[in-house]
Amino acid sequence: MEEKYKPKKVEDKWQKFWDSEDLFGVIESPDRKKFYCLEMFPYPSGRIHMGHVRNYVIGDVIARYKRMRGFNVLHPMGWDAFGLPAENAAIKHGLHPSKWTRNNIDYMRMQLKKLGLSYDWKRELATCDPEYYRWNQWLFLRMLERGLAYKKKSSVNWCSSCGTVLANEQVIDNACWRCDTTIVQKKLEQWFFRITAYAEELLNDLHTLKNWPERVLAMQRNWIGRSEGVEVTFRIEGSDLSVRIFTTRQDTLYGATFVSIAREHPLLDELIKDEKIVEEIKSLSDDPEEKEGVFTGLYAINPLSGDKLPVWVSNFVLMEYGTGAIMAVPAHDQRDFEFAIKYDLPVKQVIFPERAESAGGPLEEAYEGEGVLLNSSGFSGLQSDKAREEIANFIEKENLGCKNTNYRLRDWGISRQRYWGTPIPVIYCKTCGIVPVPENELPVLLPEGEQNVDNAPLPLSDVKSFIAVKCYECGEDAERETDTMDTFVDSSWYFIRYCSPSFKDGPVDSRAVDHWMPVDQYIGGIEHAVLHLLYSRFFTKVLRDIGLIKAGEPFDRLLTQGMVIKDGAKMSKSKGNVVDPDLLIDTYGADTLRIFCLFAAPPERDLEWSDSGLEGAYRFLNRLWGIVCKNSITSGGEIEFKSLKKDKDLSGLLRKIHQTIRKVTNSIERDYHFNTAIAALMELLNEIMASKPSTSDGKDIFRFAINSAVILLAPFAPHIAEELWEKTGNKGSVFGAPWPVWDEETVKEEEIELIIQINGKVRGKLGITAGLDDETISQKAFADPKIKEYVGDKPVKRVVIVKGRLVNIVV
RNA sequence: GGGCGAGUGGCGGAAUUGGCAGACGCGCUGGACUUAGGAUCCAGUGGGGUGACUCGUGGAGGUUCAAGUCCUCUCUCGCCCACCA
Repeated sequence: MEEKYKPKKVEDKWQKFWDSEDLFGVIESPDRKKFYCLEMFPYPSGRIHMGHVRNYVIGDVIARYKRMRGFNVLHPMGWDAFGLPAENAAIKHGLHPSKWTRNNIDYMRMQLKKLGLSYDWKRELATCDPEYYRWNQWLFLRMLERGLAYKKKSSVNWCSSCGTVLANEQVIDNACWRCDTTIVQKKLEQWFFRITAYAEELLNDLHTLKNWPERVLAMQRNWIGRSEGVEVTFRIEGSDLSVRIFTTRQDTLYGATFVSIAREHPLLDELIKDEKIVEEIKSLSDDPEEKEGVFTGLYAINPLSGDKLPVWVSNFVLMEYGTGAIMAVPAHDQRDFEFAIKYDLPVKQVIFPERAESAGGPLEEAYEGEGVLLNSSGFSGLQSDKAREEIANFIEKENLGCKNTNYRLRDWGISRQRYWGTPIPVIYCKTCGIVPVPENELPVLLPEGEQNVDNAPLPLSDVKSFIAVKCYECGEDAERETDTMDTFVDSSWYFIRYCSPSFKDGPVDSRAVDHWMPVDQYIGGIEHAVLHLLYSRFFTKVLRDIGLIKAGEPFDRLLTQGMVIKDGAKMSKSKGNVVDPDLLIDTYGADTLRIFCLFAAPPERDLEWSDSGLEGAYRFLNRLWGIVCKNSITSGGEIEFKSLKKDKDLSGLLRKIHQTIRKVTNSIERDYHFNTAIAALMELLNEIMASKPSTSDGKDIFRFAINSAVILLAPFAPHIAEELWEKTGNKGSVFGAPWPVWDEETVKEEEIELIIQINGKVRGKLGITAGLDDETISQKAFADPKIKEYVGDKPVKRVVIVKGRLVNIVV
């Protein structure tokens, strides 16, 4: 009696089996090669979505494959559990963020298990767990000691809807990355991590990340934004003060016609006493589109040319970058050009494109390219690149300034005025100032339970019992810091914690960490190209410098998977185009869902959802199931390739098996293109179904084909593979079976078909046995009646023979 | 404005890196079985032509015996960064 494929039954059975055998639990093992496979952990929002499914299935295939290849595979999972949505949900559902988060974790863990993911669940962690976030605090204190954590008052990004400050990386198009509310600037005193101290290393080490996608590297390079140039001091006329400017275009120094400084520039406090000008500066537009300026009445002296330049305050000069002051060269900088036109300031051209020196006439726009210097005293006639070098040297020699490098990267603001996060472990004492919480007082626990009438958890600044504390140094009344940490702090080192998730004496057990780190394969969405991936690199370097770990880079190989798309748009609740994985697993099974996600597109590309594509995946598994049951291949177990005799009828199938082994293995090893691996398995199945074994040797080959297909399928559709493995009389888990090896000789076709081209166009085919010499092949080609006709009596210029592929006759 | 990608049938996508373009799947067409088919199986399926053939990888050139693949120019789309001096 043929048994129908019932995915639910099969999947329940094998998930229980894996659990009870603890098949994916792992410990350090010195005699096996390790492989650390990691997917970005999810925020416990409530339910798994298709993006998660795709991400985790890709990771699972890699983890299972590597395990089958004999690696000791670490494959953990956890929860990025702090964050604002929990607070919003609390208001909506009347649940405490902690309760809401825990409920979600429980539900989502169950969902992940239903997908059959091969995690070592004993390593599970949640960042909202005090045993996790205490080490956030511990690390913060270490960074504080080293001056890598500090507090400063500055202009920060404020999202009024979220009620908190955001880091620069979390502002997209001047709006909040979570809720899209327009950001306003606020002057606040906030905690920062000095990521800029690592700017140079973060940039340089990008070169070592050979297995990262080029565009992620480019985005990080861009974000760090290194520029080399010079700082030059301009004396203020009639004063002993001066203004220092930064430029990368010192070759245009002689073209400077005015100086622009930022609104917050300290020089203004010193020298501007005229209330009217002060007022005008205050009323400058904040709109970055509109360039506005105010003349200060001051003049600065260009130390090279001696020119007297008016000093303007401009709304587009940033105090935070460089020196907060620039020399303006309208002829060679478009922004300065527009400003000069608007305020009728002079334009002085000093760089001329080659062979166009006497272009003459007023400029239409700034010329920002390279060229030859003119009107530049002793530097005239030089190429701009050469001039940059010589002028920089001259400036240093004459003590007018110095070479300098600036970065776009700013320090990472980590203070959040929110409840659901890691409390920052410092207190404020009237006499002792900022006092770090001593190590033995950690963790500073997040108080539970205090909510306002709307069920909104109170920010810590409103929780009196939390704030009140005795100073750790003088014992007097003091107050706790009430800001919590950015949740990106939590996720910047969780992959390190996984190595020793329950270690009590520190954030990491160095022995375990040095064994597992770095992560060999990291998989996640491109949206973290700068945010999480930059912060994690920073943290890894800090932990290394603290002496906790050896690795200097966290992720050796990075795969950024594409989005899941439906009807041309990313799946989202607001667009109403979401597909719920739960429902699909119940009707088709996890294996079908997995196969579809892997087959429909290569991992790095976007995946267009298709209901009928899913059906196709289901059919494929059903056909495989059917052929095993129909042929009642229920005994015999594993078959050794060596024991197989060639059967005339099925030599084609035998060859196909080996070709499939090669194709599947190479597809995974080369670039994780699982779509082509599965396509190859489908081809093999098609050929199995077309085979009619009659002899006993043929039946062996047939069974070998099915056995191989089942093993090769296992990383992709693990449950059905286990079931069929068992059904075909094998003992134990299919994941204990060795990965099959192909035999080069068997892969080769005995009879090959050469194509015959005339002048590069296909004109005929030639069936020959493999391994014939060129001379014979050529003779055979010319003997072909059709070819004879084509060639006729035209003179043959050349015959190109490509082994095993074609003959090209040029006439 | 700068950076990074990508353009292949009706659709998702293949093509051992210069060697039969369209593997595999979806969809579609016809057939079988069926009370029925949105199940299953069989056959077909890039365009044009009865045909031999011919045209085809965004477009235009080029290199080559041979180009989706390499070079030059160009168009379109997507993503990222953007007064960073």
